[in-house]
Amino acid sequence: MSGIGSNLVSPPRYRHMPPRPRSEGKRTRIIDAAMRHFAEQGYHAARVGDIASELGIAKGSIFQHFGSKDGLFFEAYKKAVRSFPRYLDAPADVQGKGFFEILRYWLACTEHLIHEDWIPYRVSLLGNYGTDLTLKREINRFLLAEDPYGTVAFVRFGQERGELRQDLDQEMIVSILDWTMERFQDALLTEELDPGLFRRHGDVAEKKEARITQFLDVLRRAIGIAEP
Amino acid sequence: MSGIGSNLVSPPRYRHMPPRPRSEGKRTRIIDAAMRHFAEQGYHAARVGDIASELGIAKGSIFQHFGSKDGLFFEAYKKAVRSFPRYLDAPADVQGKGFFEILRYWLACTEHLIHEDWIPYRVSLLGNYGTDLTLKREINRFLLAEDPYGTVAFVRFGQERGELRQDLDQEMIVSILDWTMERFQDALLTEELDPGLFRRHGDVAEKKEARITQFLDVLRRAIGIAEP
DNA sequence: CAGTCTCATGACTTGAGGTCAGACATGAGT
DNA sequence: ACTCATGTCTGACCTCAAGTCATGAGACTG
Repeated sequence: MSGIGSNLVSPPRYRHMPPRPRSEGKRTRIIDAAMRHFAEQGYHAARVGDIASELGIAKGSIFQHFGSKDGLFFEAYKKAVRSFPRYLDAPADVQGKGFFEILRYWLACTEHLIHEDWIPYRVSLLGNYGTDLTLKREINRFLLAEDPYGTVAFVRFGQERGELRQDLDQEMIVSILDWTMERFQDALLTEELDPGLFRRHGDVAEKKEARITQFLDVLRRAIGIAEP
Repeated sequence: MSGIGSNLVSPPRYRHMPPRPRSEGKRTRIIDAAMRHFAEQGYHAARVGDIASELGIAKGSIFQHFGSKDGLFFEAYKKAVRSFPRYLDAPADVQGKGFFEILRYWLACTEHLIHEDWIPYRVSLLGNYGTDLTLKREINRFLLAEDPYGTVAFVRFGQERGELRQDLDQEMIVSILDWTMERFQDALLTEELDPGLFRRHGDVAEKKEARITQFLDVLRRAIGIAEP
């Protein structure tokens, strides 16, 4: 973990910091391979050496680019998270149906996306629960700074449509949404990728839609305007 | 991490498995020291060797007792979690005030307890977010099996008092309560122990009570019967 | 073509987790 | 007391992955 204040974020770029010469492609290839390895093996079991040899490059090269295993994971994590859609990327017709229908849409979608390409989901799961508090702090800073799912804008959207309570500050709603969605989604997907990881499994398969509805109902009561 | 199916749970007890001779005291001392080290340094940074030398014993001895660093942490985690109160341990007068007041009571208490003895809180935090998915799976199995906070009984209590919705199955309520309480509590306490670990900090100090109230309000709407 | 920069390399160091053969302790049976 | 068996402790040892760095190959500049 290379101690406190390690150069986790910034690879040890050389003095002049010329934005990015031509090694961009290599970085990308490393990150992609790393995502696969982390996703398949977990953080600890993944070996930097394996990633290097799979790519036919030297291990030292990876450290030159990313500074540490943590640094490499962090990049992989960022890439994974950035590959996810933002709330307001939902199709226009769904958006017309409002805040909670957008949520339903994405929850349903997630399920499909998982099967098509589960790697980024797994990597984000690792970032959320399976690395180290030092790294998690970094990750939270990133999430806070980038808001990669566009939660803030989405909540504003809901408020403007009058679907959300006015008596809660936006900060609080954003927090609640982040927490519960993350957790619910993690529960949904670990059910498939990783049975037994989360508590309270419930009965798999087709009850999933019912659970989504139930979850949304609870969420609506919590932060939404009471239904007519 | 010693691979899949490592003897994480069961220390390599010898053939006859005589329940526990006299080494019980030693196990306890090791676990206590381990809790301190994990709490202070985090999972990775904590060194088994340090724990051993602090106790003036051989490192090998620890491995004999707990099989692996994971195994040791798992025991520390269990001890930490078991040291927390159960929901229904609240004083009688508080219990008389009902489900949500019990929650408020514990949330307020947590704050004080943290200052008195923050070590177990930190250890449970590590178990929740800062180790490894393999271990987390073990931890979740444990939480599910032991229900150390007595959430199930507590929810039943709330249902019997008619404070909780009837149209949600108990399983769902328990999940929601577990999730949100864990998360909210983690947010409260990391604010003190570990600023910057969680997103959305809010303004520290004295607004805490207001936040608790707000949180309970949201929770009541989500899973409680609508107020008169 | 010399000079300078970036980038790649792989042998090397470090250090923590984990192992194990043997020393040591304990208690029961004779 | 002596022995044997069982259980416990030890510390030297092993393994293996993260991380380092001197060196050198390319590539661009003037």
